[in-house]
Amino acid sequence: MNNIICIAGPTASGKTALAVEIAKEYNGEVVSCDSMQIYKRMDIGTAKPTSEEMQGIPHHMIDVAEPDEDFSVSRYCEMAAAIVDDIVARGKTAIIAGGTGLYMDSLIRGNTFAPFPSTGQREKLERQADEMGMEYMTNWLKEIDPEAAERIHDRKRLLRALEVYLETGETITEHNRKTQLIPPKYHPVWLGLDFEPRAALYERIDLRVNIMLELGLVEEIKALLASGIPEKCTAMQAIGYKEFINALDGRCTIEEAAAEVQQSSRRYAKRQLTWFRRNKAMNWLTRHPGEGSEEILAKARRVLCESDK
RNA sequence: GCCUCUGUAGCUCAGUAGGUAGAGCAGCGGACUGAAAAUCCGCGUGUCGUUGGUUCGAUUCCGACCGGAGGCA
Repeated sequence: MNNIICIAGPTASGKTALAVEIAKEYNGEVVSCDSMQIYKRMDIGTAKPTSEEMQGIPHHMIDVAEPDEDFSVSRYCEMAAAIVDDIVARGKTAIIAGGTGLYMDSLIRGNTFAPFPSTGQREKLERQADEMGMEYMTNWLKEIDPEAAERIHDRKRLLRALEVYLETGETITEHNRKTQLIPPKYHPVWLGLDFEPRAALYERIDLRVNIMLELGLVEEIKALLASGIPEKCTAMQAIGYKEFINALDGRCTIEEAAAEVQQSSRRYAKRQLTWFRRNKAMNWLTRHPGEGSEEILAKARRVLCESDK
């Protein structure tokens, strides 16, 4: 039996429940792979598993950062890899479950990230960007790394690309290409959850947003803001948070915000599916409207059993 | 019952002075390496209500029928 299992899938596909069931059977612990469940006190909107849902199975990488803290893939990988290694060392199965494709891929590949030195380069670049404007910075990147300039469109990543080059003499594109040639750190069994037809998943998403409202998502957000969490920090950009903040600020009604949350969640699910579809090693557990969790679990067992051979 | 308006993409609608059609939203596909629930790129997906007629050719013009909205009774 492979001691690492990855459960990937779009939002509202049932990853949490499947992870717990698999963990119960294979002496496992769950390592969450979710860029928002990382944050404390963001429970309802991120659909964090409750303690009942966890059924006594240890869950890691949940509530490891404050909502106004800076977090990153790099930090995720560092923490999560140590946990995975520890679970395996204790003779248990690590079940990496979540929907953040970048985090999951980086963790499995054991990606090394270009250095992030504190030489003041970042500050210098920020200042230059303010003075010269973003067009100037884009043209600069175009000269040293046209490929990156082509695909990077936001300030933060553009400055990051320049920083990597100035610090290491290697462009971000070269660095990425090199890390892709390194063999992956782990060799998990991949389980991918999907719904057929897509509309069945979208129905679940719409329903889930309504349930979040009933559970008190708006109150959760009010409490976060009241405790001093700034509206524009990264964690508050999460789907389900930024939209209701708009409503609380009077820019739209709660109903309009809820519809927008459903909309963005559907788009997000599509982006997640695109990401995971690209992982050729993945075994898809497609769920049809009539199928329940028992059938999915049975399929997952079959895949895990075959991977033994 | 009569009169008027209306029927085009999943939705709201444009359009073709007759040569099988295009916008917004929705949707679909893709990219992604220290914010990734972020950020960005690409793509019209169509029995033009049905059925006859005129025509080389009809979504477009004419008739009938069907559906919808309003008005008069």
